[in-house]
Parts: sequence; C-alpha cells; structure tokens
Amino acid sequence: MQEKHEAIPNADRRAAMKARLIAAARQIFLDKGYAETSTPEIVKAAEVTRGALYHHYKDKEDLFRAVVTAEAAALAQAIDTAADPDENPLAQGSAAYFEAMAAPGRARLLLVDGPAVLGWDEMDAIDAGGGRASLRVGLSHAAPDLDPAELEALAITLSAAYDRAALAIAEGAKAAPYITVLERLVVSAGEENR
Amino acid sequence: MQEKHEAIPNADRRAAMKARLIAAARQIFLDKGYAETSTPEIVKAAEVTRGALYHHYKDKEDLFRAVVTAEAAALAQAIDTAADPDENPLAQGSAAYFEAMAAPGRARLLLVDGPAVLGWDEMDAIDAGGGRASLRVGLSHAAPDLDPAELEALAITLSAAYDRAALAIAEGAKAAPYITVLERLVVSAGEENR
DNA sequence: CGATTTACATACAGTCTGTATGTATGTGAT
DNA sequence: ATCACATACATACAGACTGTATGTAAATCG
Repeated sequence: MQEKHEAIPNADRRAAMKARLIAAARQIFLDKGYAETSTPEIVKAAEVTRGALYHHYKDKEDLFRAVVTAEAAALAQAIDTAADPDENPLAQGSAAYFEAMAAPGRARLLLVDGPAVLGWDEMDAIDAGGGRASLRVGLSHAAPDLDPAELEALAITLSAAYDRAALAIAEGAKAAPYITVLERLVVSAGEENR
Repeated sequence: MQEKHEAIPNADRRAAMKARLIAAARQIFLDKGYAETSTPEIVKAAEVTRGALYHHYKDKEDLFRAVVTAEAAALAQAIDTAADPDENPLAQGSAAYFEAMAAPGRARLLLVDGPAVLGWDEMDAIDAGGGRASLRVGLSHAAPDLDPAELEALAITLSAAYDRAALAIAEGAKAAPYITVLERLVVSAGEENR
C-alpha cells in the first residue's frame, strides 16, 4: 500500500470546505443576526481557521451572500420538486411556496436579513425575482388588458403579501387562513377586466 | 456681567445631545447599513465623543433603536398631520401613508433595517402596529362576518403589500399605480360578504 | 452653599476584521 | 516521473472597534 495521503481533488476540498463554512455560518447568523456574528465564532463552529474562510470568501458579507444564495437555491429546488403542474397552479403554488419557506430560518434569511444586509437589488438578482415573476405572468394572463404599470405594482405588492404570509407561517401561524385569503386576493385582482 | 457659563438645564443638554447623536447616526446607518457603521464614525459626525454616546445609550443597537423610534414617531406625526377625516378615508390614508413614507431613508429604516436589527416583535411595539391596526378595523367593518383568523391574515398581508409599495415609491416608483392597485385589493377584500 | 447626581471626556482591555506571509498539497506541462 | 506553478489552507500581525472604567466639570437639590 503506497497511498500515503489519499489525494483528495481540489474541487472536492473546495466544495466540502465551503459547505462546512456555509452551514456553520448559517446557524450563527440565524442565532445572533449578521452584525453580532463574528468570523472567529463561525470558523470555530466549522472547526477550521479563519484562513480558510478568507481564502474562499472576500469578507464576512461575502460569506453571508453565499449563505443566502445557497438558501435561495434550496428554496427554488424545494418548490419545483413539489411542483406538480396540476389543475390549480395558483393554490398548488401557494402551498408549495409556504411549505418550502417554512424550513427553519429560511424566511428570515431570505426575507429579512438578506435584504437588509445585501440590499433588495442584489436579493432580486439572487432569487431571480422569487415567485414574483410567475405571479406577474399569471396575472397578465388573467387580466390581459391591465395597464403595465399597474400589473407591475400588483405583482410587487402581492408578492410582498405572499412573503409576509410565508414569514408568519414560518414563525408558527397556521397556513390555511393565509392561503385562503391570498387566493381570494389574487383571483379578485385577476378579475380586473370587469 | 456675572454669568460666567449661562447655566444650561440638564434636560435641554440631554435632548440636544440625543438629537445630535440620532441625526448623525441616522445618516450613517442609512449610508452604510447597521453592521458597517462604527461608533467612532457617528460621534465624529456629531462632533462629540464616544463618552457621550455611551452615556445616553447602552450600546450601538440601543442607539439604532432610538433612531428607529424617532423615525416611527416622525412617520406617525406626518400621517396624522395630513389626516383629514374626509370622505374617503382609505384613499386618503393610503396617499398620506405613502407620502409620509417617502421621506428619504424612512422606508428603509422602518421596513428593512429596523426589522432585521431589532426583530419584528420590537418593531411592532415601536410603531404600534403601523397602519395594520387601522387596516384591520376598516376591514372588520367592511366585512363583519369574516373569520377572525382570515381577518388577521388579511390585515397582515395587505399591510405588507402597503409597506412594499411604500418602499417602491420611496425608491422612485410612481405612486399612482400602487394607490390604484391597493385600493382595488382592499375594496375587493372587503367584499367578502358576497 | 455643601452633597450628590448628571453629563460628558479620556484611558484602557479585549475582540474583531482583513491582510500578509508561510507551507503543504494538488495540477498540468514536459 | 518531475518540475514549475497554482491552490488550499494555517499562522501572524496591524489597525480598528466595542464596551467599560475612571476622572472631572457642571447642574440639581436639600
């Protein structure tokens, strides 16, 4: 047996280290918030050194960005795993969104801390508009001759309503009334052809 | 002339110093975000020392809380200054809210950074539920036999929609489409007596 | 007019951030 | 296989920052 050191490929080392750092950082960011979280604390939890952290990430904000990006990816995956192009895409979509958003800490990361630390513009880039894009196309289909500015306003505000509901549900509120209420709102908003 | 030092009352000194600190802190918190703002920077802008800051406030977060509290008070005052118990309290209220929220930085402080740093619970305590409370009573009046859980869900989600609109408008979007769209949403939500 | 409290400045100890530097290990060309 | 180089990390360091302890003048109060 000559394998003195097993020779782990760099790509694997990278991925494993980043995953460790992101997992540890995610937990602590959630526990104490971005500002109160220190990098020594993170690397201690990940059982590595700050050298590793600053090798892979430019600074603390960059690591936070990685955490948020990973969370957004997990959300997207969870949603279209549950995506079942069923009869009622709206109700189905709402439920899937709320369920995916109920993962512990996810709503806070994506809807509260993320926007505050990274800004809305960057958050929009990270989550590719979230569910807002699909909401907009759904609405434009239901109400084809709505003023474009109003369509946009509707998509933005209704999307915010969904996000707030997701936050409430993630913090323990029952989902049913929110699903009911939001569906009614969206449907009535679509009936602007009168 | 015997007045060697003019004798400024303590209450006035306090108020003046706090106002200086809050004004300086507000500006820098807005420029760089909570985490990247340092207390030396704040006191330099306010032309005082850190001794003054830590005399009046427990820590950086406590000063931030004071900034947010002052902002919430300014918002409330701006709103009910414009409060004109006119014919249409809803449209009137929306416009007043958006206008008051358009003060530079206000939306970000109250809707983005505040919740992230202080948490939603404390923000709710500070702004006494914001416009959500009035929204709820308005809705409960318009739709008296709506399930209480759904009424609450409606108040929370619609309030979030208003907040998001305020943020968009504060960042330069035109108010008109948001006012139109939100009024339609609220009215149609009130028509749940069918 | 003392005694005490309040308002603030200064000094200090510990921690944190980001960088510079050093070393081992993987990688690609010859 | 080997050599040159790049990558992955650890360690060391300089400055900045946070919160506290301490000192002093001015205001308040009996």
